[in-house]
Amino acid sequence: MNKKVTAMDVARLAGVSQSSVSRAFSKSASISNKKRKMILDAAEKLGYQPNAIARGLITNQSRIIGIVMRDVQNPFYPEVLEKFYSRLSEEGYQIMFINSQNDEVQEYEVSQLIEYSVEGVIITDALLTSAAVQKFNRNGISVVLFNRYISDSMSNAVICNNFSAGQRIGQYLLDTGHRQLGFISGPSNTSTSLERSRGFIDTLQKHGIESIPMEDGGFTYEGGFAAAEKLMKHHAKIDALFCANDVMAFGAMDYLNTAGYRIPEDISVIGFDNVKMADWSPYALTTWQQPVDEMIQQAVKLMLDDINGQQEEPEMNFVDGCLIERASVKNRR
Amino acid sequence: MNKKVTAMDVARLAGVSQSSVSRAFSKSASISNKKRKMILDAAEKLGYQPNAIARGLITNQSRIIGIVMRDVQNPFYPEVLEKFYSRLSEEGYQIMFINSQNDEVQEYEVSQLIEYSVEGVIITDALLTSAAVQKFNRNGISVVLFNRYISDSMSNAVICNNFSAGQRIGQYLLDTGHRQLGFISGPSNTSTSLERSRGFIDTLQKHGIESIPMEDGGFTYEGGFAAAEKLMKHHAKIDALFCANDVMAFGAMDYLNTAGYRIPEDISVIGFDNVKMADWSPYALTTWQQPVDEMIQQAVKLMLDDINGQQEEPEMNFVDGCLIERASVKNRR
DNA sequence: CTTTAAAATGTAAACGCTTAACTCTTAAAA
DNA sequence: TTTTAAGAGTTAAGCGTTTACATTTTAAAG
Repeated sequence: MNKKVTAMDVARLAGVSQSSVSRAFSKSASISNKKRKMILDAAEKLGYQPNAIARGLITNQSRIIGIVMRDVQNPFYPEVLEKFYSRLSEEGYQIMFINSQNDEVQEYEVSQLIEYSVEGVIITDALLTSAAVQKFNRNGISVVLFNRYISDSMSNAVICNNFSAGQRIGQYLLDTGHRQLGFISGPSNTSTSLERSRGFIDTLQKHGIESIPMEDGGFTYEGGFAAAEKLMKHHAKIDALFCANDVMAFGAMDYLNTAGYRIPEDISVIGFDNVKMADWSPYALTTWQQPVDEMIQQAVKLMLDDINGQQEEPEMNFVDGCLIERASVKNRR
Repeated sequence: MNKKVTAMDVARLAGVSQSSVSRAFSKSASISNKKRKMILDAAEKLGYQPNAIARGLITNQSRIIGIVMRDVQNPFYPEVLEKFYSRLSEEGYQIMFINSQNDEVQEYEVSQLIEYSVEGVIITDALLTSAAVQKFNRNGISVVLFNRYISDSMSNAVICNNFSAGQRIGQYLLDTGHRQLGFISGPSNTSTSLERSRGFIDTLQKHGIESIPMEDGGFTYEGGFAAAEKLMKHHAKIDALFCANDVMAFGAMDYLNTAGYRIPEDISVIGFDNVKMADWSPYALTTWQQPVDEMIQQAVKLMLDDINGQQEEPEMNFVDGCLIERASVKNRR
């Protein structure tokens, strides 16, 4: 382990003061071009890199954003992670990655983030207690929820309008002539699943459909598979299945196929997320596309505005998305 | 943004010196239980958390490990990320996540890691120039390559024995009566793909099979699809296809199915990675399982040993893995 | 009731940086 | 020429910790 080279070393080599070295590395400092060049050359020669830890300490700005993510194996989230990375990178932020092990982000995970003085935290598919929110707030850490919200909502959030998406999916299925609809939900403590189902049910009821068989598929492939099985065993006449996310839809489709149902001839399936695989030929899943790019754009904007104090009140932004039609839904008219 | 509460604040409230507060939070410090409790209570009341940035500065230990990952959308890697997170978390490390945008990890990505004084860097599916390795070395940063290695190899690495896996896959295909074999490779600058193909070819040649049609599928679904198409157009008699990773195998299978080939009756397909989806019914892919848990275990051990100076020479650990038989290969005997 | 060692606490010096305050040049304005 | 001001560079004060060292307290031993 070689000694770290510090600004002082560079200063000595270049024959200037250590503070000049600091200035040479600062965009907005007044320093002559000649001297800056000298210093930069010396730095180059020594392989000097400013120490972000020391800088963070004095400026009180770590330039680190925490990202909390739970179900990394759901292909929707790697995509989200990738895009957050790219946007935040552009803004000069680093990412501290937290893979939340529980539904609810744990006390110690919150503490870790705080200890490292992250400037902000993005929560994707995990739940945040209001205690946790307060803890972040007390420490001046901005929080933005991605596709989640919590009732007491003192936090920024950007959310796909799950309720209206649920409605429109219901409407679409009705319009294409389906009458026996089933729903495979995610965990009942996630606002995403809840809202999607509320919208869906809302529309169906308006059209006089009261009985809507449901099963919890826990947002996983296996869950979707099992839920479809239960559903079909008890309600053989179902002609369309709405799954609260794509992975569950894949599970459901695989169950249906192995059980001898033809998709979409016997039963239509519709998903949510428009994950890459939805386009793969064995599935060709009709699904709801969340405008991920836009959502991330907004989430980062919210985050930065909050960090830079250009924000008074927490904001909740809703975005819509649209239906992507593929081959898993049949027009029964 | 509330003022951060510091050890000094706690010290004042508890009526002790600031250094005692520090000691109260250190496992191995000599401090009376009574006083420790007092301090911890005061800290609790104020919501104090030690500042890891300041600690890092003085101890010269950030307790951050960088993870560099490129193709996050290949389901193999989220799994890897999750497991690394969990292991490193146990050891009290945080993760700084870098989503490398290019095949080769870029100069500025290296710099970022160095600026934040990460103690070590784990490189998964990205390439590291020896210049980059040197830069890390000069800064006393441990590097371990996960499933990659580079020729000048001054770095630790843990690697699935891709060569022998390739051999055994070749043997398996031969044993099951295949004679016309094709290969879909990953990018030609990845040691993983290269070794797998070398082993595969090696075995086939030993059995007198000289002509082995190949296409580069770039380790992606689309690439696998296109590669299979090209391969079949020019070599209609192929009866088995070895794909250097699972996602390409999925692409290839989807092409084959849409083109009217039956798997495995007309053509067998074999993958590599044993990603979750390989078990899904539309694919039921026979594939090579890398012992991911073991590999990560070893990688982390290498990392920690290196960080703690308990290591003289860089080590390269090879692990084997095993074939997982599903339904995509037919015994033609 | 000393004496002595050990344990607990306090004091103060770093760690590597940024930045306010100050000094010294240099050149333009008077 | 003198005055003034802007520009360039330096000095030094932190940021919130850990930790070596000094000092005080406590407990054990004589």
